[in-house]
This record gives sequence, C-alpha cells and structure tokens, in this order.
Amino acid sequence: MDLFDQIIESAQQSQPQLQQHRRPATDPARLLAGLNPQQAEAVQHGEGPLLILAGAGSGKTRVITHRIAWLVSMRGVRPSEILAITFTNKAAAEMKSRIEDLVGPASLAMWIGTFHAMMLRILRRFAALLGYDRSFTILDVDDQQKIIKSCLTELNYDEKAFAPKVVHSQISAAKNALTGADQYAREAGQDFRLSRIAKVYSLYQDKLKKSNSMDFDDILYEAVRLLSDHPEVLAEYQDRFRYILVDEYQDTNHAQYRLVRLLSDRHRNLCVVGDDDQSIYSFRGANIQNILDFEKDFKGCKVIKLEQNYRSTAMVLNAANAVIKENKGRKAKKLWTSSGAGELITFLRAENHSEEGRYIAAEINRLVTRADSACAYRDIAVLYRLNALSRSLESALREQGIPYRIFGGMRFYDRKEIKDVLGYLRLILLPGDDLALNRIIQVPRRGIGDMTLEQLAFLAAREGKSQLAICAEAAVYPELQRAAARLQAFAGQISQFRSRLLANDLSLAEYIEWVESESGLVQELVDQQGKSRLDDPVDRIENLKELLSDALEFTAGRQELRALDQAGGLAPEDQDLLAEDLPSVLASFLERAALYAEMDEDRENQDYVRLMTIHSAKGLEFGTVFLVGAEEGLFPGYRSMENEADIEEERRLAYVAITRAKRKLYITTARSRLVFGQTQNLSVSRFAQEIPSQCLEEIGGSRFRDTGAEFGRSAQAGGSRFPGMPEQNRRIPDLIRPAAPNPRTSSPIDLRKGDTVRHARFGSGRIVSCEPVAGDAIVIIEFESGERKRLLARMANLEKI
DNA sequence: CCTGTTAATTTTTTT
DNA sequence: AATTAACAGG
Repeated sequence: MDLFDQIIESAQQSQPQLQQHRRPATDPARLLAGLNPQQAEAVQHGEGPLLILAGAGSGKTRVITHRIAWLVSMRGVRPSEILAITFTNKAAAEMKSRIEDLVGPASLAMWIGTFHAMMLRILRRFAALLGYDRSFTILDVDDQQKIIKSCLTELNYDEKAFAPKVVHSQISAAKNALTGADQYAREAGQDFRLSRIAKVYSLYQDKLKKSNSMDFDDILYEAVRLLSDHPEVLAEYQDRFRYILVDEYQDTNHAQYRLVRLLSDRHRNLCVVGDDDQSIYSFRGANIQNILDFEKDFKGCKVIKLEQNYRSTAMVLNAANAVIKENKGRKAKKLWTSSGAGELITFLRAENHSEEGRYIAAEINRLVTRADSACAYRDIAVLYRLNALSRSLESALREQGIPYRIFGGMRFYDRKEIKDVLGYLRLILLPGDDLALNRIIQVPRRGIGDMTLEQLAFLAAREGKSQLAICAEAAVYPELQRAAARLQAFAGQISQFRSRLLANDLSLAEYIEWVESESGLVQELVDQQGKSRLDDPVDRIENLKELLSDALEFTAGRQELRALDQAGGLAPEDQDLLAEDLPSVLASFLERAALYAEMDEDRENQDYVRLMTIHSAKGLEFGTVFLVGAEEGLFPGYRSMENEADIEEERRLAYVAITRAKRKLYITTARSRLVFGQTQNLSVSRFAQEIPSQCLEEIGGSRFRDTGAEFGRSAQAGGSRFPGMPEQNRRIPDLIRPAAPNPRTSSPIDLRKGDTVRHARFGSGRIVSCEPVAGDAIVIIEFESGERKRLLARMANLEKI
C-alpha cells in the first residue's frame, strides 16, 4: 500500500469520529509522559490566555505539539478549530508532522502555517471586499525594489539621497506598524525627508493596487484591514478558531499582534510561546514589547516558565546566562540543567582568519577521528554573524578534506535562472503582469533594448493596456517601428505558450520543462557553458532541472489535499486547491514559490559539517558549535555599536549562538582579518569577555587586554603554533551538493562521443563531445549541414540512430 | 542594441 | 573581496 492510499484510508477511518467530536481519547499518559511539571501544566492548560516563556532548549516544540494533541483528544476540540502559527514554513512543516505523529491525519484539518500563509488564504477568499481581484499576485523583493525605483524617478527624487533600499524599508516598517500611506503623510507633516517618503509610499501603493498585487507587508496590513472593517468576516474566523497558538511570539511585529488580538478576542484561548532573550529580528519589525507586555495586554493570563534545559551542559548554560544577564528589561529567567558540568569552552585568539580557519578544520578532524568519540561531521556546526565569514572557512575545510555544507546565502527561488522561468510562467498565466514581462523580455536577448522598453511602458500607460498587449500590436505605433517585428514575435511566443497552457495536455512539470526549452532559456545556458563565466552554467542548468523535480513534488503534494477533501476536512478557503487543470495548478505553484523560500532541504542524517549564520541556526542544536569571528565590530557589528538597544539585540544573538551547543562550544577570534577588503585589527568581542573565566580555556592569547595585532607575532608560514594541527592538503572533498534525484529523468543518458543522432529541426548529425550534467548531458553535434550545435541532450529530444 | 569596462558599495533574514 | 550599478565604446 502506498502512502497515498494510507492517507485516504486513515482519513476515512477517523472521519466519523471527527464529526461526532468524540475521537476516543489518546491515552493521556502518553501525552504527558516524560514532561516536567511546568511542561505538563502548559499542555493541560484549559481556557484563557497562556504565555509560555520557553528558554532555549526547554522542550518548547514538544509542549506545543503535545498541547494541540491534548486539546483534540482530551478536550474534544475539533482539528479545524485550531490555528497554529509559526515563524517559518519549515517550522510549520515540522510542527505538522509531529502533530500528525500524535493525532494522525486529523492534523491535516488544522490551520498550521505562517502568518503570511494563513492570512493569504483568507485574503484570497475576500479579495473583492478590499478592492483586489482574487488572482492578485505576491511581489518578491526584486519587484518591490523595482517599483520603488520607478516611483523615485517618477517623482524626480534623487536616488542618492533616497536610496531605494532605505525608502523601501521605511515603507515596510510603516506597514508593519499599521501606518497607512495617508496617515504616514499626516504624521510626516512638513518634514522634508518624511514628507517625500510619504509621497513615494502613496505612489507605490497606487502602483501595487493598479497591478493587482501585494507585497509581503500588505498581506498582513490588508488582513488587519479586512478583519477590522468587516465585522462579519471577523466574526466568522473568531468563531472558527477556538484555540490559537503562536510560536516565536517574541518575533512578531505590530500587525501580527493586531491579528492575534482580533482573532482571539472571542474565545480568548490564545497561547503564545516565546523567549524574549531570543528576539533577534527587530531589524525587520519584530517588536520585543509584544512578549514583554503580554500579561498587560491579555488580562488574566497564565504564565508558565520553562527553565529546565535539556540540551546543553552546565558549562554552556553558565556562559549563556552570564552573557544574557547583561541585558536590561527582560523577563527574569534562568536556565538550569540537571546534566553534568561538561567540557570547558575553548576560546581561541588566532593571528588572522586563515589561522582561525585552519585551527577549526584541524579541531574538527581531531574530534571526528578521535578513537573514543561518537562525534561525526553532522554533529558539528560553524556559526558566524555575517555570511561573508563563510569564505575563509570554506578554504580551510576544503584543504583538510572535511565535508561541509553552507546554508543560507542565495535562496533557491531567488536564483536568476529560476526567476526567469518563473517570470515566463507568470506572464503566461497573467498577461497583464508588466513586471514579469520586463524581467524576461531581454532573456534570452532578442534585440529589444532599454529605449524600446521605455517606449513600451509609456505607450502602455497612455493606452491603458498591458505592455504585452502593446507588443502584440507594436506595428500600430510609429514609436516602436524599429523593434516592432521583434516585439510581435515575442508576444506571439507568449501567446503560443499560453495556448499550450490552456490546452491542458501536459503535467505541470512537463509544461515547465517545455517552457524552459522553448523559451530558449536552457539553450542560453548551454551556450554559455565553456565560455568562462562568473556563475557556472552547469549549476544553473541543474537548478532548472531541480525546479522540475520541485514541480513534480508539488503536484504529488496536492493529492494529499484531495484525500483530505474526500474526508471532508478541507476548509472553504482551500477548495480551489483541488482544481486539477493546468492553469490552476500553475497558479498555486507560483504562489508557493513566492511564499516559500526554503527549498534547501537539509536531510539531517547527511554527514557533513553545517556552516550558517546565527540567525539561521535559531531553533537548531548541535553537539559541537564553533562560533567564529567573535570580535568587536564584527560581533557586535560596527553598525549596532551606537545604540544600546541594538547592542542588546546583538547580545541576544550571542545568547542564541551559545545555546545551540549541546556538549562543546568553541569561540574563535582573529587579531587581524579582512573586513570589506581591508585588513583590520579587531579586539575581542565584549560577549566573549562576559563569559566567566572558570568556564573557559584560552588558546593563543587572553580575551582581555589583547586588542589589535601585535607586531612580530604573525604565524610562521606553513606551520602552526598549535599542536596536532596537520599540514595542509589531503584530498579534495566530494561534491557536497547532493544531486537532486529527478524521478522522471533519472534514467541514464545513453549517448556518447561518435554516436549518430537525429534532431527534429536540424536533422541528423554526429556527436563530437558529450559532457554529463544533472542527469542529462551537454552534447556538441556536427550536423550534416556542417553546422555545429551545442545542445542539452534530453531537452533537445535527440533520437539515437 | 549589446557588452565589456570602471566606480561604488557593502548586516543579520523570512515572508 | 566581491558584487553590482552606472558608463562608454563597438
């Protein structure tokens, strides 16, 4: 029996019970087993607001999932009456699967997801009430930036004085604070700068409305507007969500706070979980006051503190407590553990960044190869404040042959080649999407330049039509004379793509593959391969393939929903997820791409060292943690040194970093390091100095009174001051990125040099060279015409003769 | 219209 | 150091 059948069957089994709300109680002992008194109390809490202050490693996720299971099985709460909100999609997926383990497929009827994902469901349903069309699009950061820029030029504001990035973040902050454009203008008054930003804000908002689109902040802003202005809508959701749970409450912004207030106002069964000491997202609107003021805001609330830490040794915890206690204005809280003292924290004062890197690499090798230890690469993480620091580590790890993987940085859907494909798909689906058109009309190059595009935008505005429509009738406009033929060819191509979409004769993955190849996007990358380029075209072709696997997976995922619908558990908001026709499937695929950044699946059992920023390590834990670059100016960063609030946030970041370690923590620094291309001498981070001496062993120098580099102490070339540090170079590590298995195209390519093949357009020819790429191959073929072509074998549909 | 060059600019990150 | 935006020449 495959998974799909299992889901249907178990959903059917549980269905009658669901309807009668008398799902037989899961054994209560099972839900409470192994919980400490505070955890058990939180799980069993009945009605009324509840604040769970959950320190790092205190079993927070366990408490939430068990509480939800408890509500369903012991208190007869229907799964559909539960709304659980997480900070990331990844956390949501994790929560879903853990709840499913406890209560079975009933969990599928719960609303579990991020604020944005949940609100978007509601907004689509009631889009008309807010003056949007149901099909409104979600803009990504790139699009947002572009619109801001066009606003600035339109208003004739100097882009130097008004950096688009800064303006955008001000507008974003305003929206998160629920300050609309009008109110912003009123508050700005005569202030030169603010009044101008207000103008941009208002114009920006007009543009979004005109193009029927929202940015991320609008999703929250408009959701608040919907619920505040439409009591009947609010009442429906207030009724529906009898129990609301919010994870990572310390990272909520004002708009999210409003939403929580509104939705929970009827049943008042709001449970928030968080740790004020782990609030590290204020730079994007998170308001730590939300959690600090919870008791004031939700009168009569119960507060439960989870202070017992199950993750780290006493040594690590002492260090963490010592650092965080320097912060003022936090909830009194002190983590403790019943586990042993553990190993001392190792502090390293290296001469420079390469010595730091070599030390870490050597130490990792020592840990992993040590005879007695069960320490594997997968138990080790290297954390840093800035992504840029990963570079110097990379080379050291590579030299020592240590397998590693860097997380973060470029996200999958943000890659240029992926956004290009998505751009095509967007334009095909919504021919009025001028932003998408502008993104792709020059990819691949088709002889349409900036001047033409400007004309195009102007004409589209004048005629009140979409830019694609103007392209289609380009010959009519004398202004477009020169490029008319090319514009019409482009419009023709898109319309051809659209007919194929509407023909509905392909699966999503097949269709995307068809667009990738017909648009010439693949061919462009194939052509670049070989020419020395900054980005490796082979990687980019792999990414295009990976998008296909993603589409395949997505299509499979919708089957679960259908199973759920058969069980009658699907909310009205999700009914259109059932549509099976290609345009609808594509629409939801694009929506997911806009909302879900993480495609970077980390399979936990993969044996490599993990490198990431402290931010992305939040919520994770590792046996051994290296915290690198612990220097003033880097961590805390020089930009946060001016005001106390920022320093406190950096300190919380340090707290998060330290508490990731289960058994052993290393903190490393360098006396001199390249920062933004300049060698700088930096002193030891204040956070490292706040750790009590009895927790530490120091290598290479003291934490105190060791400010910059000292002359004459630079590390001897090649050698090292540290014992046990092997000389460089062993073997080149295997390719770290696991090749994405593409179930559909995974059969091996059976082509080699010298074979004769037939191509639908170019006729037959002989393969001159063949180079494997991501389950496919780039082949160079000499055709009978004498012409040489470079092609991607599978995409070109070559027939072997 | 395209492409190769110089000049300028640097957090953290998810949605 | 490295990426990206503005710029000039083919």
